[in-house]
Amino acid sequence: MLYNFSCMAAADQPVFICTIFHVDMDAFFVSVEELFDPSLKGKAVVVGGQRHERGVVSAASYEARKFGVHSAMPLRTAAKMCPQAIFVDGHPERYRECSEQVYRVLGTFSPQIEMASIDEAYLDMTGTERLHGPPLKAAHTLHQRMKAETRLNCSVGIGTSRLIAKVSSAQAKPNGVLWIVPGEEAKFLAPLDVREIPGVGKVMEKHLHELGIQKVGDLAKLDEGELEDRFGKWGLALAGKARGEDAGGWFDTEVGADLAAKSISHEHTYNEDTADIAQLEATLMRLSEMVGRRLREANFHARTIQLKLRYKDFTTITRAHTLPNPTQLDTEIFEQIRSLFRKNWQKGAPIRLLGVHASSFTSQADQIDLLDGSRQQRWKDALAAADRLRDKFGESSVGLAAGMRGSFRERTHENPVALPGKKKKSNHP
DNA sequence: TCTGGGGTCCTAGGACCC
DNA sequence: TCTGGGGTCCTAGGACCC
Repeated sequence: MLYNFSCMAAADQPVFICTIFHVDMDAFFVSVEELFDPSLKGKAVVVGGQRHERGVVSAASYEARKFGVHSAMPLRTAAKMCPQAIFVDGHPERYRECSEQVYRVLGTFSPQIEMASIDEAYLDMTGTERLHGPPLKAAHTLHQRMKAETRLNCSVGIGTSRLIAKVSSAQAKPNGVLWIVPGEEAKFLAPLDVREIPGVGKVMEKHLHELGIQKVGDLAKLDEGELEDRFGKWGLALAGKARGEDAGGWFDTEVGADLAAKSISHEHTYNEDTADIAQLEATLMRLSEMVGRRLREANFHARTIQLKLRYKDFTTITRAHTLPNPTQLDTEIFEQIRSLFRKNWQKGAPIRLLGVHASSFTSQADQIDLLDGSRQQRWKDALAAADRLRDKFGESSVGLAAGMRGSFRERTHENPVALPGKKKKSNHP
């Protein structure tokens, strides 16, 4: 076997080569369901709901895939394509639990792990050779230990970048290991469809096809400048990806860097469209409570509250409002959501989906800073206002002390200090 | 085919400020 | 009375991922 870890770049600069693993569980949801009901093994199984329900396939067994069933396909379509399939409801708690087991196994191989989703992870294995041996050996050990500890199959892709690791794990499926030797990246990618590049979806694929680009190799031949002109920042990143580089965006970040949540949301699709305002507002209340609970669990306060509304014909709008003070209270979230809803719902039009979304987070610690910040901002604003008045009307027109007193009074009026024990007694003599 | 639910990131335009 | 350039914040929508 050829190991090629001491490449030299031009000007004799040593190049440090990363070894990244991408570990992807095979048909994860289906495999977990099989652990709970072994009779499902070897059969066409669809996870995500019952055959007549509104909804899509979350995961399909390899047997079901033979009939063309794949994830994100409407359940009713899957039922037509594969009538003999067994339809199973999803169990998110089971998947979370198994995902934690997977994480624990991975933790014995590298301290730098990043769960990219519930069923896949990146490991930075750079410099672990003394402990785990060369990449292929480490991967096989990992593969075996994963099976032994979780009874689940996974596939492992190994490469010098996250991108290469990710693409190679997909090629290794099912239940395989694939190592792309350093230096062979472009050769590996060239024959693959452009769609295999993470980030290239339906739309981008169509654009590229219109340019006569089918394979990653075609893409790599294209001029970088041309791609940038046509697709902007994304085009430039794409040129790098065609060479196997983690160009731009999330791929360019260190494995295991702390990824704090940026938003929390819940939504609900009705089994039948409804225009019943009582039902709609009850749903919004429930969704607001779910979002509020998760904010409190994570100790986040959100400033931006967003409503999502989908009509019968699938037209979807979002309407957001940003609060002056962040919140994690159900009542405040619901108040905003209800007002957005009443302002934007075309009365009487049947609704298919409602959603509540919270973002622009500040943590508890930031809260204190924010208060300080807003106090500072008041000073700044007052001073800036005074300056503008002076510019306009001359030096003697503004007294600084008066401005600050006004601002102070306003503040204390807005947020009166509650004295413990006094308020209730005075209300109930 | 008749389209879930949870996310991330990017773009573009308008408001507002300096 | 025709008009800048940059920065930041906010909103809306869309592509993409699992």
